Amino acid sequence: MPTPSRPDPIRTPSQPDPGCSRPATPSPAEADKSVADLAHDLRAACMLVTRRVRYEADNALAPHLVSILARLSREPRTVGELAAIEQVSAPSMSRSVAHLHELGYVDRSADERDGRLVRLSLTAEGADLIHAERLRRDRWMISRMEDLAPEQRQVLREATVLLETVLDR
Amino acid sequence: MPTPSRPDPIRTPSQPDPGCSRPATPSPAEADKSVADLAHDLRAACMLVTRRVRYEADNALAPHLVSILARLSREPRTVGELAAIEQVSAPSMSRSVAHLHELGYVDRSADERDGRLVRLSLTAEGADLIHAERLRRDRWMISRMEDLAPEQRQVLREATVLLETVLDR
DNA sequence: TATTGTTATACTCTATAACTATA
DNA sequence: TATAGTTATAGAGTATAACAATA
Repeated sequence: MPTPSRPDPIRTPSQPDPGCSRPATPSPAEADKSVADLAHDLRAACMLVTRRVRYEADNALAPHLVSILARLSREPRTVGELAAIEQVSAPSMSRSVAHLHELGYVDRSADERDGRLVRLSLTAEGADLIHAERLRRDRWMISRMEDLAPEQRQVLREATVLLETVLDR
Repeated sequence: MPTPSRPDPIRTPSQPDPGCSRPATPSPAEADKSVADLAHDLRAACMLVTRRVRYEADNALAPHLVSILARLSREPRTVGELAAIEQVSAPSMSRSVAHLHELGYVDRSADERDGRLVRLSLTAEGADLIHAERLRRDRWMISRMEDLAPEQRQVLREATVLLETVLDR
């Protein structure tokens, strides 16, 4: 896979829309004023975290291929299952999986009961790659968390639990 | 632009890796135990928020085109500036911008001083589209925030401020 | 006959290289 | 001669349609 050389990104100093910035410590009176503002700011912050983490990418493997390996690291799947989960067509997933198999990251085996199904799982190399990828993604965030005071980290810990709860709905 | 019909996504019930789930209210003693765990969980939660928001997409316009319009809504730009910001090549950006111009979302005008530069800005239609897109993205998050108690929203408010601070570094 | 997966073909987005216009 | 942008061409990923193998 030829690694595309891209121009240096311009890190524009995230400019919040006028009227979107919140005071650091809102008074109790206005605390519940606008759920919409909270939703907007939190969503924007989360999407920015995602973008920043992706900026740090090595691009050793294309994002959609990494996503497939990450999925298989949780549980072996069939081609059709992966296609539905990753929201691509079966032919596309078939191609991607064939590529990952050629690269030695994915094992293929026929289902014992239903010969049409192709059971997919990670090879040791595939598992190693995903492990390294997770460490890399975490590294950026860890350095940011280390900049904060313990009390601030505690706030983020509680917020993370809340987010996970809300996302599990 | 032919809207691709995709298979229904399988909403896998987000399975955190073993050993990655945190108690809802960690004791003060273990609160600062592992910055790495916090970093991992918070990053994962943010990326999941991003993915869920994108799931809700209408896909009226491709993501990279929406991104360009969003950028122009903050400030008019040249083709070269947009290419650097969005991390694509100049030819790619040239094509995308030409497409947005044909669709009536972007105005083109030559720079008065330097005839090589093409000044790009949103048309009224482009501004409307971006405004609607922001509302759509927020809608999902707003409904999630409404599920929470006021105190929980306050935690997320403080967390958002912390995230914004950390991201501005 | 229905379902799983692959192959055939076309379209989109991206890239690098070559070109035009302006400085 | 250098820079901003466009056009030419090719590669990668995705889609739908047609096909093969299995149930």
